[in-house]
Amino acid sequence: MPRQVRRRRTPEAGTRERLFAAAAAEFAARGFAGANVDRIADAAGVNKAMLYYHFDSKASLYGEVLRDMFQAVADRLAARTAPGADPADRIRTLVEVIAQEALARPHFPPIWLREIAEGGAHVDRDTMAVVGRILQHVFVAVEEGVKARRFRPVQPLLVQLGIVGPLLMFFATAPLRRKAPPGMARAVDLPVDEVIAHVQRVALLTLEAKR
Amino acid sequence: MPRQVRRRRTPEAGTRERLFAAAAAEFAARGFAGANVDRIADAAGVNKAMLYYHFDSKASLYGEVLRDMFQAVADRLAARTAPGADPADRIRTLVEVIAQEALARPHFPPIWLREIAEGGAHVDRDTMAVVGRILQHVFVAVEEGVKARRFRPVQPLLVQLGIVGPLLMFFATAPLRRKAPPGMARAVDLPVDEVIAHVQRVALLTLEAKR
DNA sequence: GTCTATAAATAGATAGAC
DNA sequence: GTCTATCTATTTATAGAC
Repeated sequence: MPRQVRRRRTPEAGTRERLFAAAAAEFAARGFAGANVDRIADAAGVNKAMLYYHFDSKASLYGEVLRDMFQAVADRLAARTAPGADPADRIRTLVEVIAQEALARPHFPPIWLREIAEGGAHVDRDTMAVVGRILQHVFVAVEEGVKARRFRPVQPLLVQLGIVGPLLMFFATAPLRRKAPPGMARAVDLPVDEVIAHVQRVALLTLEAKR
Repeated sequence: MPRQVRRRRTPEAGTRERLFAAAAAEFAARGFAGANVDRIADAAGVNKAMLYYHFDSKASLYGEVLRDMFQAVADRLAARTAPGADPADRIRTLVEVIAQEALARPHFPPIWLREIAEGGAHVDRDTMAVVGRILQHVFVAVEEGVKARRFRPVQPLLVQLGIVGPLLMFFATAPLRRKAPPGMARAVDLPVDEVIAHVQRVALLTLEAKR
């Protein structure tokens, strides 16, 4: 008789949680439009009808994945930032937290990139507010650093782009880089810690440079 | 009687060209899976059957848009780079060319971001070779700069990420930034020239910094 | 909570007339 | 070159049994 094709359920995680995880992976790999609810249910080891038992629709499921993602970053950022924190530490923390979340949730970078490309079409008010809080983190850090004469007056958006851009690209290109030809393989495979340290160094170099 | 809904054709551009342009915009806004051939045809002012007269399929049309995009960058890069070019100039040129192409083809940044998120699922061998040539540009610049003791030995991939990441993010977030709340509007609206200059400065600062 | 069966809509692709 | 009409497959979503 044929071998079991459908993925084995892990009894530890409830059905809802398994559906959520499977959905995050599917949305990351194929985007909202390309995602398929049958495939999500199958990956979670249940029937498609179960997806509609636990969630209202494909769209609301996607919305939950999206909010959870940004909420996790905002929460961790809030937990690791004291009110009077050192501006340079604030910058370092942002880099570290985004990297940690990207490692903890591999679906995070691709989904974020896709959402940017789509002009935030699926971002509801709640989620947008959470994103705003993350942006606020950089803006405050730059502003306070400038006030304390520790930073040059660089446009905060440029600092944000210089941090989030390289990080998202690094994590999201991981599958692509694994497919690099042998000649490029070495040049394209960097340890995460080195990338984190580099992005931190560059951000602070930009803010603290004399010229 | 109702006003003409279907977009007026511009007689200057041939049907094939109008379809191509409409497709690029549709793919940028909705991705490959989310794109709709009826909508593409309608935006081009023709019937869907015309799309299949001029192109084999939705997939091959997307493939052409993708290749054209990277080919344009590679061509312009080749045209503007002399064999023994100054390493710092090579870096500046890369930044400038990507920015120019992003302005000339607004569909370029979102499609590139989406393709990264998708792990290059739609990138064929030809297109991949063109992308390789673009990457090669940075790698050569860094290598020669280091050899001439003008640059520190920074990982070329990190330089690439530091250039392309912020640029793509800046251009692709344009629609998102236009939707920013009034309080953030000023902070989030930067002139392109300032962004280009900043990315160039940061890249060279990273490569030339003493520490 | 979980499944089978199916409704209903969407969308890629083509045949054939003009 | 261009259009109308249509075929066909896919896919979101639900009704109803267990």
